[in-house]
Amino acid sequence: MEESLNSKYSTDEEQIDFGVLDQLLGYKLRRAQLKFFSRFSAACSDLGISPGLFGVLVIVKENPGLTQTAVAQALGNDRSAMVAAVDKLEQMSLIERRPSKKDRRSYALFLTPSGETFSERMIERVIDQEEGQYQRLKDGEKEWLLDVLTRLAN
Amino acid sequence: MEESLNSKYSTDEEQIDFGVLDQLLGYKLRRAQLKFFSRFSAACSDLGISPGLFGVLVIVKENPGLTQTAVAQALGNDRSAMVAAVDKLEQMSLIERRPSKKDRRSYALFLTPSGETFSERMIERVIDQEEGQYQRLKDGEKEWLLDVLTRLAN
DNA sequence: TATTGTTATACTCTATAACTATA
DNA sequence: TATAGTTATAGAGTATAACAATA
Repeated sequence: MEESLNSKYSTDEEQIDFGVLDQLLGYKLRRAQLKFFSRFSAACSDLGISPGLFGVLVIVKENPGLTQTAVAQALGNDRSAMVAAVDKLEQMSLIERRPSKKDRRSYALFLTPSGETFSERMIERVIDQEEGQYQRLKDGEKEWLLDVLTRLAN
Repeated sequence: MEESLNSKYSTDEEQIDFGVLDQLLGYKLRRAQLKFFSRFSAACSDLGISPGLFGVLVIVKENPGLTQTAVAQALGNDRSAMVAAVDKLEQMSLIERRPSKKDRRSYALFLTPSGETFSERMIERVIDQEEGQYQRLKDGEKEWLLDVLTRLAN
């Protein structure tokens, strides 16, 4: 660690004028999302699961038998990115590639038994972590937010 | 282009169960933010300005004379990332590094005259692009969203 | 001809550590 | 001792293009 953790110098950060950035949803979305990702990492990095891998785990858990390409499309990624993700989850013995009976080009993805218990535990942890942030929200704002964000993403 | 743009095969995407992902602010924030970034790029990539460079431009415009480190802290980045960003904006003749009179280790950052007019034009474009998305929102939701996202990011 | 999984590749973003010159 | 700018570097994340096997 090169940097000092308790600097004696003022950063002047509290006096900075953010101009139009304070009125832009794109900027505010980015800042909020970065906070959520770093909180996710703090809560889950010891398990070796990134937010992206967590998404794959949940989609396969809820939709057993999906192909890699279908999972990629559900998450909005390119199928080439799925190879390393499934490789890693398979090395962790959480997921299994079974040859598809209908189409010999593709695999059907399933959680292993330990993948099932692992993902249950992870989901609990992620929900706990999110609930810790709900104190920043008023009654009903979480549901409202989920609805608005879904509309903005479509 | 290897891929066909009008596939005849169903993706089954509309039938996928997203499970807990549909209830997680972190996931929804990421999806919404990715949409905003791709819309930003579609609207502004011809000008050679990414969302990150736009942030630097706005902070320097509103706070002339700041050091690179102060800008980095305002935007939540590491100061090492600021070098390439300021280099690029300087090559585009939008920003200027002036030696600080108080501290010979640091530079004071300013917009050039063309940087001023350029950033005005960019800000208009970014606002126009955002306003195109407000049709997805109901009355008052934008202001409420800015407030909630600010609370979540702190 | 088109699609699946794969590989190679590249580009961006981000963060860390170490260096120099200054403070 | 600490800080500002810099460099080198490395790790994610993401995307494109091409290939073999299969449809």
